[in-house]
Amino acid sequence: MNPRKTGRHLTQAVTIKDVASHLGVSPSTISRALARPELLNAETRARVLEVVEQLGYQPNLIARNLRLQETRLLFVVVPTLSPFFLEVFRGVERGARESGYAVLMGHTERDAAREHLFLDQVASQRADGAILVTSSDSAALLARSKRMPPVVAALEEVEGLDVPTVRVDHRKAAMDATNHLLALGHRRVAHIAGPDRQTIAAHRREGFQAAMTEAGLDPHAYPTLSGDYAVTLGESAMETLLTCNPPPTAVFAGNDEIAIGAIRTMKRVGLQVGKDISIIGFDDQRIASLYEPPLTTMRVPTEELGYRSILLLVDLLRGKADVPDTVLPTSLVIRGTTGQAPA
Amino acid sequence: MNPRKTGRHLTQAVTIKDVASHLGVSPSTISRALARPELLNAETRARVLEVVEQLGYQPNLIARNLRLQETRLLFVVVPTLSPFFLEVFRGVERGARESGYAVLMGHTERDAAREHLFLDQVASQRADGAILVTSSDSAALLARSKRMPPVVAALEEVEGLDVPTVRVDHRKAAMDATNHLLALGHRRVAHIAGPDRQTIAAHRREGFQAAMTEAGLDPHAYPTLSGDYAVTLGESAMETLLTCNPPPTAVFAGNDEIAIGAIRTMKRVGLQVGKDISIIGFDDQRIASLYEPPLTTMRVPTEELGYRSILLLVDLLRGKADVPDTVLPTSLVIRGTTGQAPA
DNA sequence: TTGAAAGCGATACCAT
DNA sequence: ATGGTATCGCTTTCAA
Repeated sequence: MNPRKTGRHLTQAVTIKDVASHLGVSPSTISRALARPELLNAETRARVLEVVEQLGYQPNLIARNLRLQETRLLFVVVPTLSPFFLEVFRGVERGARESGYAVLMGHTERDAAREHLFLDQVASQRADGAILVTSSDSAALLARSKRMPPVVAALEEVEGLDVPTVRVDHRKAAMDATNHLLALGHRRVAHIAGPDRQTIAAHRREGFQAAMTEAGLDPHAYPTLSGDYAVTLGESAMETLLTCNPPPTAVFAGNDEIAIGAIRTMKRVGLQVGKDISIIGFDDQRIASLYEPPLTTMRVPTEELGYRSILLLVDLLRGKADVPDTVLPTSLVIRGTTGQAPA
Repeated sequence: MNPRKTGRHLTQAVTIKDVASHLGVSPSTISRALARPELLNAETRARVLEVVEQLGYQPNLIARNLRLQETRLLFVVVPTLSPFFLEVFRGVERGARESGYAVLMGHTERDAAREHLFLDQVASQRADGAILVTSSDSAALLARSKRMPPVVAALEEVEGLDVPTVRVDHRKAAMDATNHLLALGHRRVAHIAGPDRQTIAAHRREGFQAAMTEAGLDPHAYPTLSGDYAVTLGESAMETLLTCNPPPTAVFAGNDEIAIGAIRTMKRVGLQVGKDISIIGFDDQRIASLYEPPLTTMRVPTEELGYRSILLLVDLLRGKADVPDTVLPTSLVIRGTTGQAPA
């Protein structure tokens, strides 16, 4: 409509004193009318509420927080804004709402400095606690050992950080995924892994290798290519794997994005996915069921992970001293990209 | 490692007084050593810094904020955690960092009450301002006309809210999308729209209708099905459209997710997408280029939208009174799902 | 160059 | 049932 808007908001904020003097009562009365109405004469309270409404008084949270020494605010720190971490965030939010906390999210792009920034905000009492949904190799966090604020790690332990953790067993889940391929008769199995220095990726790789070794196969028969969890990695890694002689009949991808990239390459060279070659992903992201063919994958209970984390964190905030770690189960979701090994 | 962790963090925080008395100086000196070192004797400063380090002192931000009357914190409020809004968030973050602000994200699930909650947090000075990436029909926001905190709307005007806005022209972009179909010779064109009461969806629908009318075609030849921006809507709507006689030869989907749903149905019934039938999406989400066939769509500069919003907001915070609205251009991205109308 | 003290805005204890 | 007042932790003016 009008091309320019003005800074109407810049008017001075109404304080509790303003309301009080307006009514000729003390600030205490205003505070009570809002926080503990039962302590007040019903009529006084009504008058206060009216003036509050009329003046548009909003208590200054900063002042209240300072006085109360709590913010009822929690941070969730995720490494990237990928759908995977957002699922976790959803769970966190649900739990937070149930527990009377508000949640705000920050992301770090796997930058340790930015991670610190958020923790500092908590240490500096801008929030009461934080959930760290990190997947970074945050050995750097070790440094700040003193005055660690209430923190819970979701998804995976944070190396060198001794905090309660809600996670899945990535290693075992990776074994399960690999074993699914093995059970279908595959013997030439390759793995495309996530970032080398990332704990989770490392655990998944270990799981793959353990399952292969247990089955009497060489886990290093094919090179384990690795990189960021991205479609492009899957594409290029698969190209490389197809140049091997003989090429693998099955691939265990470090996550769904990598799997989809690999499938794109498979399709491009005319391979029938699920028949000529099998592939299994990891995480069961939303796209997994939507893709064609729908992706067989290892489901990680992301939302639940977030939910349980926040419950732990709230326990911590309530002063519970001993908070147990939690390990949630993963589950194999068989869809269209895995089938019997070709004869 | 150890199954239980303890609440080590519960130790009392170190305050500026602690540091001061530790050194036998006044709190002012500590404050200055940290904030305005040039005012201090170099040697004193060094001593302070050392003790600060040693005690692990972290200034309490709440107290500082109260004193300074600013938080250097901004909120971004998005309706849902969809990839689309996250792109906007990315841009916001980039701009915020450049301007020396931290950003935290909250989402509302299109719940007006939750939207208010965030704005109240700002009004209550928990943050200095907010970006509203809303797409809801938040007429409800009208109510809180007084004491509106510094807010900028991104993506689309918020109805009834007179704040600076950075947006795209959804109506014109929808016309462009429709015209692309028309230019390919299509005459039987249908539209599958987003949520009925959402401003953006309404504008896109208007654009479609305007383009059709301008070309001398009846925009209501096919029912305009609508619903949440979701794959499932696209699937079911497309099923309905295919029962029409004759069915459309082209479809303009309200966003990429709907388009993908529609394509799934098309494929399922054996239609060659881009040949037998054409479809164009909207937004150019990441999946658009990844899908098969790659989706023709209307690109919305999401990241840029966020970036520009924050710059506006910072202007506002710096007291600039007149802040101009900004309209960013969209662009047609032609990929594989649109082709000549069949003879 | 440093210290003392006021004050940011709310809450809660202690009176009355 | 209500008021007065200390207090939360920090910054900054004013004095020395």
